[in-house]
Amino acid sequence: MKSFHFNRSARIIKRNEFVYLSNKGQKLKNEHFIAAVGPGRSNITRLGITVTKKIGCAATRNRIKRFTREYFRLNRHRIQGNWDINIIARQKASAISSKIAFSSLEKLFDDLAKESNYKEYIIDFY
RNA sequence: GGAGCAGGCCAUACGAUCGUCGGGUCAUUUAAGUGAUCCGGAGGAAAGUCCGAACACCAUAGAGCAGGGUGCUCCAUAACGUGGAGUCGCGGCAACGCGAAGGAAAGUGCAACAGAAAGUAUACCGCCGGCAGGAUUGGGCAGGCUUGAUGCCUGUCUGUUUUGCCGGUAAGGGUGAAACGGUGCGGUAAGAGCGCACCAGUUUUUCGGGUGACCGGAAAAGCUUUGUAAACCCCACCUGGUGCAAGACCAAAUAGGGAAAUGUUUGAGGGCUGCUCGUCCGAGUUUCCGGGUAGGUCGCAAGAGGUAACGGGCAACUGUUACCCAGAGAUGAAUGAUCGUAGUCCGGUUCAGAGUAAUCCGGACCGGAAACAGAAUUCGGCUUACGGACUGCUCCGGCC
RNA sequence: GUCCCCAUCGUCUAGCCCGGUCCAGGACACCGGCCUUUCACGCCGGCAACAGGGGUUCGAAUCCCCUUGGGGACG
Repeated sequence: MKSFHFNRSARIIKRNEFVYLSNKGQKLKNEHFIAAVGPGRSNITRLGITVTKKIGCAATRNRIKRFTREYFRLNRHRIQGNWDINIIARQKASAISSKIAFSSLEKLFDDLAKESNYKEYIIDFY
């Protein structure tokens, strides 16, 4: 039985951590999103979402955040190990629908899963 | 059927699964936390931050000036720049809508270009009079010359015309957004509210209605006054400042540093408002160099609430009684996703009906979707964005 | 969140307070011509803007209101 819980402890909260990820994390791009990934500081994989004001009004930004959070909640188990992931929305995601968002995030998570598994292997190896 | 006006109303509903934030209870745990369960979890605009208040701090929130705001009247309200009812003006055929709507007869400023002249008088053209000069193949008179006569010359009077000067006028004048009441008659040298009649307006007095803005009427004064105050300003009224990042408490960390200037009752400096006064605190304060922390708790969710009846009021609103609710409280920031059913809207296809037709209405099927938009101390408004259905009303067209 | 400020040619700006002289001036850039063997410099000419809407006024870049966009301060 997989767990689909997602509460506050699985989120990136502090500003330092966001800055660290945007400076030093590895970045994966997509049409709608950017994922900045770095090794996790806590013992679980955590998610942070960045949606700037340029993307739209408050309702639009909240919608994007909810889509992203929902997808992460349901697909977290695909990523091995402890990582900090920051999903940054790009400007094309402003008028996105839920289905397109989910398919777009799926592609991104496919890449993420490959990368994470590979890195996990290397870390184990050493 | 079309076009339009006004008003309040709704903001998909229900079920299942997986989640999320707050609170209560239980379990576990030293505690933080974790898990289970129950309850609650966005809007009409939550938005813009344009007003008003509550609340907190600044002295208890002080005085004067400055500054800012409002601006027809009465009422409502905790308050308002808001609302209601009216007045006046403007727009619309109408339903109805809009109006920063006090004062230009307190003062100052401005009115480009054009035009004679732009606000108080002036006089460029024009019209008229007087004086002086010129012209005159208009007319009269006198004198002279000459002749047969007509005639010619000079002077003078009058007329016409013209030039200059002085004066009178404001009827008329390419302009301009705007030109000093309008029309007619009289009057005059020419003209003019110069006089008169009617009309329009203003001021003063007065009568009636209205709480009032104002409305209706009468009389008098020839009084005719340009526009602009969303230009300065005057008048009336309101207004202390800062905003929950207000503010209160707890904890952590480093340092109780160095240099310069100034000051200690003859008072530095600071707070209260921009200035002055007044008042309070008062032994440190300011600048530079160097270093450190930026976490948590409270504020923070229970009434200027809603509905109904009765009473007051045209209404906004308000008094009493009864009932209904206890109704979000996050802080990298919760209220979501998927599926199903029903319903609404939009688009397409098809069938039937009305009609010459455009088109309209109804049924079925398929596809799509909800428009604007997300609490951040809390309320009352305003403004802006936007989907839908309903009710009432107005105008136009057609048929009976 | 609370409170402020700004918007003018492609870019940087003047004009705004106190309305008309402004179909908005200047510099750089761009285009064309002259000069030069050619390029540059220089000279001449041209193109090009008042964020959007409404109001006040005879008249608005300027005054007032609303909206849009951008920027800043505050623990």
